[in-house]
Amino acid sequence: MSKLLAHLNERQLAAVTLPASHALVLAGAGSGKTRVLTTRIAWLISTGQVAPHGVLAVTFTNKAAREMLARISAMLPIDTRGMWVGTFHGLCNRMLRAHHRDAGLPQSFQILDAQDQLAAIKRLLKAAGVDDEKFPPRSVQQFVNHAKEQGLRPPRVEAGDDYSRRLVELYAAYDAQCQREGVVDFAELLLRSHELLERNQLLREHYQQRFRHILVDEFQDTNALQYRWLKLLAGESAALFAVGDDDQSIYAFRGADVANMAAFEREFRVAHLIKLEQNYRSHGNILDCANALISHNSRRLGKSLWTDAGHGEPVRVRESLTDAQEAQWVVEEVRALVGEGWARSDVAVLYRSNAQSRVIEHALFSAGVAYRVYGGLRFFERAEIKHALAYLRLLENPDDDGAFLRVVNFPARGIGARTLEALQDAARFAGSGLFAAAAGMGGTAAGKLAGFTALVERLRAETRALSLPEVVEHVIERSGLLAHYRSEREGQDRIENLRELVNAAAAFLAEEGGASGAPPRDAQPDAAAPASTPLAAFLSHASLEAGENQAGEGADAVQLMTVHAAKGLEFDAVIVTGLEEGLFPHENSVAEPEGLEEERRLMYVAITRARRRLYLSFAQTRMLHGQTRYSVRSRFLDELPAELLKWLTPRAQAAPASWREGWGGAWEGIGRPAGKARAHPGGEPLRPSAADQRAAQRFDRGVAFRVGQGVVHARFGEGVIVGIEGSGDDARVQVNFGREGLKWLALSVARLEAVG
DNA sequence: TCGGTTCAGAGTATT
DNA sequence: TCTGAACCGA
Repeated sequence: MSKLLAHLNERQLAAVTLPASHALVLAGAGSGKTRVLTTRIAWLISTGQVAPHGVLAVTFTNKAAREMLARISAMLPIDTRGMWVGTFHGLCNRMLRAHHRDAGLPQSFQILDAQDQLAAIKRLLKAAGVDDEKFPPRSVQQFVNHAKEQGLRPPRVEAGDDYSRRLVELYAAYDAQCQREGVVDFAELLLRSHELLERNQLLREHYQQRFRHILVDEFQDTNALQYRWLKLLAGESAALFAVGDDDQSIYAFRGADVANMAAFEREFRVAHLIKLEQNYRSHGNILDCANALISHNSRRLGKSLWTDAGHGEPVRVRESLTDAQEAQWVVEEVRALVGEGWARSDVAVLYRSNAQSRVIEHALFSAGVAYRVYGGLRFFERAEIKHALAYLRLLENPDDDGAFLRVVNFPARGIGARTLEALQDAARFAGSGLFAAAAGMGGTAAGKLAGFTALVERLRAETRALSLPEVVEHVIERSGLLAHYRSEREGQDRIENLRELVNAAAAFLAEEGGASGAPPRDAQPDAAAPASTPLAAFLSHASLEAGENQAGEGADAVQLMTVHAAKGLEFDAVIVTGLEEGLFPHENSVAEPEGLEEERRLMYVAITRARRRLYLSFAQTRMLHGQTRYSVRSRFLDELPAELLKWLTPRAQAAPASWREGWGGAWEGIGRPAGKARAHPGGEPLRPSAADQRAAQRFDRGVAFRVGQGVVHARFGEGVIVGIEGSGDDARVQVNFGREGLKWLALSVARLEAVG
């Protein structure tokens, strides 16, 4: 036991060994958060304060859940199976499987991923004859998910106008459709589980008494419903141990509410607020930068990172003329690092938005530097995998219309849109699913439909006695999928993936019972539920864990990812690119203070990824959406202490604040309507100081006029260039003449003189 | 039913 | 600029 607690610092030790009461641990980046969480669980169990059975630990990602379980297992020689460790969705799924009847779900309910959900909504809108111009499926999807994340069923959603009322109707119709088909979406897992506990006193009390200790990771990322779920599960007697970092809250856009931290402290009368501020990851200068930056945010719980690892190197800052040159510099720097003996895989290139990866990839590719991009299509999201899963889902649940429609004519069986429309009408009339309705169809297409349903029935019968991987293999072959891809010229990869699906099923079967996603195996009342089939469990697994994207994980390659994707990771060297106003902070966020603060937290996350070396980079111009965008360097750079920075290019004066307020990075270019460029709200001409102008021209290469340049026009008087488009004879500039307003002037025509 | 063309839109993302 | 979805002709 002393071994368990060795190597913990004083604060960590205090957190790990807290008495059984509610606690909030404010865990800074790199402060040993996961260690505290897992050691606490090991401590509680090994001291006999709680049985594994009485522990519930919840995370947001499968990766985090796996890591947590692995670390607990490494610390404890016991069977961790009785513990509930998993994602919110995984745990809710587990609960709903065990109590599907009480939850009003069929035993073999299927889980819709975001893609499936969108398809279901499109189908609904079409069937209801809704104008999808007025109600774009994506908006409806967002509306539904948002409502569910707030814990609101249709009757409780506030709708003040006709449009909202219609959305609420669609929400209700969507829920009805899901219920009819025996499917649930991600948010529904949470909501259904919450309602189950809320309505069923016996069940609620059972779980409340069972879970003596509930531990939550990344608490700042919880949404309203997740918080309520935790509250309900904790009841009066459990100890809720929440770990989080308000400064790393970067998911407000998907419903996360940092306010849950303060609410938790208040509502649970948290007596123990422990701050973990000692950082074991980064050198001092990096942390000082992070601290300085985040201090610009208001409404913080308050925390300051420190290290005893020494100051380390200064933070390097680099200005480039264009995004392409920035990318080229990244390549050179990576090469230099590798030359000095750094591993490529310990270098990360971060960016604010995915679109930025293109230039960097291009440069790395051309230079022959191995790289790996995070994100993209994941294994279980691939079309061929989705097709195979659709067949498997139909075996489990013939009411799954989404699955039916996905494969009824794939591979092609001559069942076209007309047939399906007739079938959907028949199903609606009969109040049944498509599969059931297919049996009663007449007409010429009836034979083809019957052929399909017979195929599914046959597959079901043939696979009854097979093991899970055999079922998958059988279905892939006999459904015609394999033959279809064999006849396709470029089907080889898809066939490989389908074979990989068989392997995934085998691996799942082998691991089942250990990690998350497994069906419940506990004592009452969970065990009272009939064990679901391995296939049903595998299908849940496939929905809840989309799997890896892209191979090459082990390779020694430079890591490219968004800042969001980098959260939770760390690298020896980090290069943050695109630090420009409008991009980072993103222009869609700067309007509201909340948005800007979240961007700043995002920057804080980016900075704190670096262990030893940090580069911050920006470019004067960037090609985005096919246009050249002229930008001003990010305000975040100017919020860092100058003495910690080492400029690799001459440091120019910061742009005046008014530049950002006005247009936050000018967007100009060919085809962009002039009206899109926003003028400074005051309408006054913007006059950069002489120093600013010198700075602005420092990297000038042949562009006579540039954004920020003061000019004089014979008729309009003095103004400032706010946008440039085209080149040569076609070049035009947009000038803010203050009282005269914004004008587009062709340089070949207008006589403009530079001033200042 | 497929393949080519046209058009809009382009932030971040886990389950 | 680039992508994905929608649309049209064979």
